[in-house]
Amino acid sequence: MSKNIQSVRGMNDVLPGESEFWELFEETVRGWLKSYGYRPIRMPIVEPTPLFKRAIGEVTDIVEKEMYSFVDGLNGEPLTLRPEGTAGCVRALIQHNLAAQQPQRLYYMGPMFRHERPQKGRYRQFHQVGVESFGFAGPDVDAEQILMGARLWDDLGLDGIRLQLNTLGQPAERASHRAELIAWFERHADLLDEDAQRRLHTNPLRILDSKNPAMQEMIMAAPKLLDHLGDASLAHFEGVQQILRDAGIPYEINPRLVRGLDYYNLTVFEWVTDRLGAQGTVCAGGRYDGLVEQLGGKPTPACGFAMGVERLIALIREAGGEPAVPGVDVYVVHQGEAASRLAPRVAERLRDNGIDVLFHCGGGSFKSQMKKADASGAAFAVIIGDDEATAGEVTLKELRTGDGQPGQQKRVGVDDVAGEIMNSLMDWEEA
RNA sequence: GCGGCAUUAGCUCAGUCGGUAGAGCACUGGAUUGUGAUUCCAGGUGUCACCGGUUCGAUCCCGGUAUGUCGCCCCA
Repeated sequence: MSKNIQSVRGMNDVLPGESEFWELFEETVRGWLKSYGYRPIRMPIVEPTPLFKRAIGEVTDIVEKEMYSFVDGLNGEPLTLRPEGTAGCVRALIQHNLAAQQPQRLYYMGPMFRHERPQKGRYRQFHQVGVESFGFAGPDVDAEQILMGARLWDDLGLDGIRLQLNTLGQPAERASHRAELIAWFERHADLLDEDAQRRLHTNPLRILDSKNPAMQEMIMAAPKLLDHLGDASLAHFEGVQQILRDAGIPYEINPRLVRGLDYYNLTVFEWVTDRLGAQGTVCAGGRYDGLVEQLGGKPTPACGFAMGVERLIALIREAGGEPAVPGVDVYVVHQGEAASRLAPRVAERLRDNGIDVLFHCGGGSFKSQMKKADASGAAFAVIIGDDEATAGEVTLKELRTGDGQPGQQKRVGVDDVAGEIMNSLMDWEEA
């Protein structure tokens, strides 16, 4: 076992049985995005390393210790497996000047890579659906994207996903709050635990998240960002909330809701569940008005969010959601030389008529072939022996009688099988 | 990256107070001539994750490694 090559830690195969859940999820998601007018965009999985350093922030955990970065040995170029999708999407937007004429609503789905310690709901190759809008400055698009989430959970048959909302204000407002916050923590340095000490100058907002009881009182009294927000920021936040209230979407304002990526401003939101243990965030996003310009484009307001596919699929499976059983309509059983020459033609003829056919390969007795026909989930077996072959006929047998009795069977001319089967399948759908 | 727990047949698991192992499901074949899902019969050497140590002897004790899992950190 140890001699065999295994998949890289934290990078998983999705096998039949689970992959159907992925396909169901993807179909649902595509229909949902289409209903909001978002259009697909596909970016490379590998991007120049500086893109992520500039977009995400040099001192974030992602950039400092989680990126799969390497130098292309063939030309010396520093490259990185994308740890998130927004940076690449913005890069593409700028490169192709997509927002020059019209605002854009875009989405993508695919693998992302972060070198973290794997856990349930956290993998080194994980998958996200990313949704981004460019060119809309008002709170309406923020609210639209939040409403989208609510609808998707419903489409997926999920409940118990709660919305948390916050505003980060504008960079200047945040900076003044941050300065005051650091000063506050420094005044109470004697209370700070080791974790907080470490984060004091890297990510002081995270200290507000500390669960250390000894620090709670001091944290509660710490300076509030809300007190640093100007009228415009407050109005934007209120605008988002107004639409949510009108839509009847419950939410909780969480002043400690912060982003791990530096590019966010104003609205931030997170959809969370408590059914996934430590990895409870299933979808998160917000506004990032400064990023396009920061990456060299024209100033362009932007707002987006990303969903964790593995986490959502785990929830779907836990909720008992089942994809449609992937079965074929017909299993073709055949034995004998003449029959085995006729059988492929019959199978192709059926497929010409839109019928899904599993063709038996590998020979074996009729008995063993019938077992496989049954296990395939097919509604019918088309049985071809040399008797049928010489008569230009096949035996059509029902497999799903539902009452444990052997299915009816009859001989049908080769030209009539497709018609017979289509009629029966239609009858079943009506019933 | 840190700490706890786990790792036995394809799957879900039992077991050996240290003497190299079992069940259910699944799978394959059979119960007379060309037919499934029920029933009956038959079929498993699986380096008991890997490497090393202690021991006459280790799957079972000890150490390390790998992988998973829970929590922390972080985040989708």
